[in-house]
Amino acid sequence: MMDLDERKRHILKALINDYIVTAEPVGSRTIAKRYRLGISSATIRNEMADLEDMGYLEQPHTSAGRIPSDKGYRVYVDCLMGSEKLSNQEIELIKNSICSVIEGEINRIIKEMTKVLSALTNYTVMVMAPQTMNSMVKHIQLIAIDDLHVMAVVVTNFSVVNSSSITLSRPIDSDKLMTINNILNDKLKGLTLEEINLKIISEVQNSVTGYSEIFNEIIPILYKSLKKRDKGEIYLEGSSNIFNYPEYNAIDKAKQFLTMLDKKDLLRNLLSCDGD
DNA sequence: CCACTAAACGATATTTTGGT
DNA sequence: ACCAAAATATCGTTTAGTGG
Repeated sequence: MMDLDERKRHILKALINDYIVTAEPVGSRTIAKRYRLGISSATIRNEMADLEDMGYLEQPHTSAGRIPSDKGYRVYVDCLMGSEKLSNQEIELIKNSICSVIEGEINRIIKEMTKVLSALTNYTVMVMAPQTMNSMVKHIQLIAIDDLHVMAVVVTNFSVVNSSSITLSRPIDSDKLMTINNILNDKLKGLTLEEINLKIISEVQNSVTGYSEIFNEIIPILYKSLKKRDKGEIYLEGSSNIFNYPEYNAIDKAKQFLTMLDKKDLLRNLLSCDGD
């Protein structure tokens, strides 16, 4: 990461700046001209070749400029771009939105933060709940609908409420149902999907002998409720901001693309999409 | 003398232009 | 609409100049 000397860093920074604005590969000459680093394009060319060897840049094809690689963006973000202080106004916006949802469920909070981030940056923002945010059982409620039908409601800390009905082969009285309900909550509340292992399951199973029917139905429901969140819902805000940036100067590109296509090309494109 | 810089050259890929 | 030639952009390498 820090195997970059001062000059390489300058060049990398200039190149990425340029690329962010133009979304076109950036050549050595462009950098020499536009950024006045006091060195010639040839020197920059050499440095760029080094940077490419080191994996910070990529070349779409020979005789094109370079574009930053993921690794290049990484150092840009980590060390090169510098940071700006937030304005008071921006800080207020963040504070307010936090206050408005702080009591809420975590998915509302994430959604709100996604919105704020998009509003502050004018970028399209996608947020995915990280793996560590495993959902956890908050409450289980069994509700008797009639003698043979029970509604199972599972609430997780993500406020995901999953209700499913269970059909029994023989009736159950409400006292017994209550007991089972309590056992389930006792044993499972606060546990994440990973923590509900075989040991716990068999423990619960032993405690509710005679009503394995309910139990057997409950497990998949639990699993589904927790899994739902673990799949990592994606929060998306500001999708229209995509149009603000050159890489996706979509209207122009789309126009170009469409005029480029005649029927034959269109057909070919459609067919080749299949293969990929 | 060596390391480094920059100019010059040749090669290659893309884009534009112009004729059919 | 299509193709080929010309113009353009960029690279990598070689070569010459320069300061320590």
